[in-house]
Amino acid sequence: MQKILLDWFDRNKRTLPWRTTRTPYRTWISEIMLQQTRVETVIPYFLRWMELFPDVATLAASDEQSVLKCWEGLGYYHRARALHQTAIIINQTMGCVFPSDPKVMQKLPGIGRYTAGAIASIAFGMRAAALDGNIRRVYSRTADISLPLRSSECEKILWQIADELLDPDRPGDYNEALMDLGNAICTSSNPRCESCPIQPFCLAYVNHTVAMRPVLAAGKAIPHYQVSAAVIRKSENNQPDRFLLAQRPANGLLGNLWEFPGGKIEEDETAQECLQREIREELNSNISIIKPFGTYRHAYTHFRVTLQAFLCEIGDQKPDPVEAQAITWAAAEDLDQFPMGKIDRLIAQQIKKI
DNA sequence: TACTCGTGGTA
DNA sequence: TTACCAAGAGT
Repeated sequence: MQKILLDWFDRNKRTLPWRTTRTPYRTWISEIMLQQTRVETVIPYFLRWMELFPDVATLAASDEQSVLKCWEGLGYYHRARALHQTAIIINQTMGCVFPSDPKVMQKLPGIGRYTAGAIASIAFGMRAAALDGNIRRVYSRTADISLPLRSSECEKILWQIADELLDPDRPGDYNEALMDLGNAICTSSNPRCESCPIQPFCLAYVNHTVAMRPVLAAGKAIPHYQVSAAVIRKSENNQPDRFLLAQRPANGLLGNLWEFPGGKIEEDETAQECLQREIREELNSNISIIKPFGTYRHAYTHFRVTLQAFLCEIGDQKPDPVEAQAITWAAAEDLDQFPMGKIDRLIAQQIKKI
């Protein structure tokens, strides 16, 4: 099976920027970017990243805000902060050389079992298994596993299979071959079993259970929150209007990114009342709501929001960053410089059109 | 173990 | 519209 799969890979592998020129650094960056993220989405981010941060030393010497700005829109922002932190660690304690031992890699921020195995096998040719979403799907079909995916039992079996079937001569190519197969042939829906090179080895194909594999655990209902945000404008004589931005806490959702302040609308509270309350709590200030600014819907991983924004003014008060790490007044033309999540970027783009 | 953490594409 | 997905890691 390994030989047939590798032959298929040699004939069908995708041409990708991180495959064209192989270095541990490029492999590392690509693997982090590709976590839970599509190849087509990653490519332009990867190319831009390599222009700005071509090596570990450059990344370590950069400030986190420029790293987050480059990452804006890619999601899971903890990954960008972990890349920056890891670059600093490698620069300060490892002679600026990326480690080849997967056990050492796993101690670095943002590198878990999958990513360590992927980098070790792909960049260093080491015999390390790498179990990602594609390979879980491929093996759950070839072995016809009826255990629910992601259960500890299933994980143990899948890692065991990945270890045992790993091609000892071409471990990196083998891992990538399984991922490309999962992407092009053994897809989540409508798999192309007729074109699959390892169909003769697939138990689920024999048993007619391909469509039932992998077995997924029942998903839970996702809540939908109503939230409100303030576009606080400051107009001063002979100066362009400026707008208040707050920097979110370092950890958690959209950590260290900038936003227009606000929060969840509670029961028996209007959007406007919510905003007055939130700004008192977060900035120790009283705002005047001028008019509605816009409504925005967005789906995060495990909840959805409908956000109502309002244009506001704050007079001569000096807002206090009680919850935020920092606040700043930014002119419309400078809003692009601050890393933001999707909704706040949409609001910022709308401000520029005023 | 179960939950948190983004965004855009697709059935 | 909704649900699910797409090269997972951290807590």
